[in-house]
Amino acid sequence: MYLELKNRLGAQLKSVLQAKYDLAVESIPLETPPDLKMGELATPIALQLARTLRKAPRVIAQEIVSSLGPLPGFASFEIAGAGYINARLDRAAGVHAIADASGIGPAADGVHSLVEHTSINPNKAAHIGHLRNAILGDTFVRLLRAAGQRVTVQNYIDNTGVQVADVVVGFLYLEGKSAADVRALIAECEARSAGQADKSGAFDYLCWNLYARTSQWYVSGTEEENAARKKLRYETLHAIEHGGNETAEIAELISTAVLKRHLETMLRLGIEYDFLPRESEILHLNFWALAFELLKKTGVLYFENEGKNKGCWVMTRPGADVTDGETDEDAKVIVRSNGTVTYVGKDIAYHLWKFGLLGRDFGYRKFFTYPDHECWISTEEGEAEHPHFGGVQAIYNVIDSRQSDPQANVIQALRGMGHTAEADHYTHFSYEMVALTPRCALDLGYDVPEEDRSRAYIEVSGRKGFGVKADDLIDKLISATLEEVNKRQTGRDQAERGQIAAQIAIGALRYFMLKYTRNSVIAFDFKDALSFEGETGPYIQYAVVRVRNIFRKAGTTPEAVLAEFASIDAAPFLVGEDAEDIWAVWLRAGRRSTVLEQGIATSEPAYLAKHAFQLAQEFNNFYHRHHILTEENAARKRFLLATAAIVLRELVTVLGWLGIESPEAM
RNA sequence: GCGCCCGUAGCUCAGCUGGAUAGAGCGACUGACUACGAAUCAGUAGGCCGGAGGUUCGAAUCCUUCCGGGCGCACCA
Repeated sequence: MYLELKNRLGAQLKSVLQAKYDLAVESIPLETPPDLKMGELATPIALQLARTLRKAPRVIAQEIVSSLGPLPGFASFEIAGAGYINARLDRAAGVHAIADASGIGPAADGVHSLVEHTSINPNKAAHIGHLRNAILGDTFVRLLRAAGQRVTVQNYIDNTGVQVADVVVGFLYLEGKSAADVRALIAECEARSAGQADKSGAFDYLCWNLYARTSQWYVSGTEEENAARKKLRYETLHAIEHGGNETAEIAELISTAVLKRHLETMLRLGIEYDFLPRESEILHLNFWALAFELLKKTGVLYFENEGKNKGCWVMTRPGADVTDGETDEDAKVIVRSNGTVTYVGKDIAYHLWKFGLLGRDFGYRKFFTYPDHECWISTEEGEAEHPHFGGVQAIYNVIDSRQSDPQANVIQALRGMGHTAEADHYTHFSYEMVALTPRCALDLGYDVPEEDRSRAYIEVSGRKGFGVKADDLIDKLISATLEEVNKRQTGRDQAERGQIAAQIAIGALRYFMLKYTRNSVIAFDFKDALSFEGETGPYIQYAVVRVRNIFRKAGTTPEAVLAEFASIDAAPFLVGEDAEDIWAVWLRAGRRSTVLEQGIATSEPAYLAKHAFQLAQEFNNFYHRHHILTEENAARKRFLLATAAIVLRELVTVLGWLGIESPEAM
């Protein structure tokens, strides 16, 4: 509702300026006044035009207002302050527009986009940092879908990297295990932890410890021993990359088993994927060879004959100023002098595939089954029948901010190849890491060096085995929630309580990860994450439950109330001091599409989180001031019930976008 | 050395493309439950928006510079 009125006013102002002053203003600044008393929309346009028109701002404002004429949806315009034009909405019309559900569903906008998120190295259990990534990515997917886009969700799997190699080294040389042993161990872990709440014996947990142990092993021997161990590490890595040997087989077993665990962990949060492209296929299907030819042909890559990069194929970094004839020592190496390709090179090939520009495709086979769809994984030779992935118009890579340089290199390469449209629709959805507060680290029993104890936060490190595992955190949240639910829901059985507790716990976790804007470091602390009061997911869920309880006792349904609402004259209930907070609730409810648009344009899901919280807050305020069920005026009671129904509809919808369920009770 | 991010209330964070008295939550202090279930609400205290210049009718927001903190800048993945 708000978005439509905002656009309508903007267009009207534009045409007035055109007609009256012969001015073509590109976009009219429209904002929300600081107080509802001043109206619902405002523009400082007269202040801006004062200089060019050489008139006092208030005079200009007056002239504009007198030419605005009547505008559907608006009640009046007035001049305030130094020359603001404030618009008051026709409240009754606004309320009915909001209540009328038509036009709320997404209009398919035809864009096919791809969101890549999670992308955890498949060599250890997921931790809280990975949760932030997956929750941000999954929420953004939901936002794009709400806006009518067709979205595929990818989770890139680096199954041939040095991190997997380290765990392989651990199994081979620290544990002395063969491929058959590892296979048996995985089967044992899966059998043991199947249907078990306790994940301590799960394979990804086991790898978490082994990975930390191996990383230590590399540096804990004598100098010669360490050199030999490092050599072993790179031999192992190369054997995995090459494939077709027992080392590679172990790597495949590990990465597949850990990946399954990751998918299970994420499914607990309602996070699902469509496709899992793996590095092994990018290597073995020679994506790079094709990309290399394209990069040479377009001149993005050139062979360096001089300087420190002599013998390499390199590309100019974005923003670099290179003088002709001089050697660009700062150029990014894509192909090493020994002929092997770097990480960025492989990533360029992969991104050409994403946009359908490579001319080669993966093989596909089914990997994981969700209730309503399949998740596919890349293979060299796959099933004949499969959906088509890749070839999209826009991509979003949810990758932490530390990788902004390599991401910029890939974008630069696409642009250099002439794929400017693709480069423009390549978004590095960057976010800051989740770190631990020193206190939290000490509580977890980690050894925190003296010099780190005064820091605001300490980075988690898989290599050191330092961090909070995702499943542990979820378990802890669920048990803390269950304690509260047990106190309140004495009339419900264990299964119901468990379900409610899980909904609340996941809501708390997802909201916690979404309330911060992306480039703020989250200093993780159990006290904050386990909080269910104030600006939290459960606070919003509680507002939902309150509305549901009202309707349960009122003997009617939100749908029935809203259906009947169309024929009610709401105007009498929207005037006067007493009505301001009620109108505030409706107005907030009507801002949904504005906030969605803003959240997508800025790639910032936190806006939606904030919106849901504010609506819940305004509702709670309304709830305390206006007692619905005891209202004696029948017409007013219907109006108040409609208000509650709208809050329910909006909160359930927006919480759904955030991946947070709306419990029936709590 | 170069690049990116951050510095707002005791703590954790918002602050829309520069705009009208800078907002939340937590914590502190006062109050409100035989109930539309208080996982709630109302109220009080608390801020030269890191410092200094500049642009502008107007700056927490833009520019310059300095201070303080974080992260990147490999023929590692």
